[in-house]
Amino acid sequence: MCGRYTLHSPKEDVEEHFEGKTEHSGDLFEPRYNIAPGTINPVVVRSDAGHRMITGYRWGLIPPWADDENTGYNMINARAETLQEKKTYQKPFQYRRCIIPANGFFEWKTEEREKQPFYIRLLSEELIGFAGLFERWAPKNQEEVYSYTIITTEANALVQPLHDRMPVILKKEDYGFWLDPEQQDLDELQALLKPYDEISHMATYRVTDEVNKTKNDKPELIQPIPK
DNA sequence: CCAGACGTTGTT
DNA sequence: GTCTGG
DNA sequence: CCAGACGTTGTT
DNA sequence: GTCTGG
Repeated sequence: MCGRYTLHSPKEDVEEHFEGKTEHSGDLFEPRYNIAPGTINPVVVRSDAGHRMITGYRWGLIPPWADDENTGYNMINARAETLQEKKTYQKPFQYRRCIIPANGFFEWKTEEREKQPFYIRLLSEELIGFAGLFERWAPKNQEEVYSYTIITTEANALVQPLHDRMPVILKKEDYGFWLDPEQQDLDELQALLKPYDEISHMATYRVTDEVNKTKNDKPELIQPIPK
């Protein structure tokens, strides 16, 4: 799955890679080496005006019927295989698709009742975009909250030894298609939600257990350590 | 019709 | 809100 | 995802 | 054990 990731590239690099301008009040681009569910992070969406926009949403999709924001903690990931069956994700899949900028993500390998964190990124250290969905939650007398989930799929051969699921990493050439709200061919959209297949372009390695605690947030968290 | 669920992962 | 199950 | 809390009343 | 918070 994907329950922790990083985004440490400067704002300018993110805007260039995703071809969008940031429209958000507040610090979205402090370097982050330990992004956890429940926090506000950059997402790329199509604005009403039709151009790509980067804004800040909360990780963990809060469905419109939720009584409180905690419901979002159950929805930090959405399975690609069942998006069209799940009530919570049907409309978001049709109308509210987004891309989540990242530099890499963490997976915990469980072995002999021991959990070890690993980091996965591109060898080139380029930015990557996770396929995501978002939702608007606006209960009476409360301020509206926009939130997102990261779509997961089967692990590719590189990630498989660590974990059997991984986030969907979109190809750069598919960004426009995925974000286009006019695009209603669900099968064509579904076809994009495959395990990342350029495994020779990826690196994965063991990192420090310090990443377990979300209050730790520093470049050392993504440095390789000996096994 | 109304009531009740609505999610993923990992572990057992 | 919307779908499934009874 | 993992870590950490998990309760109430009354008093300061 | 289960929920909340980051």
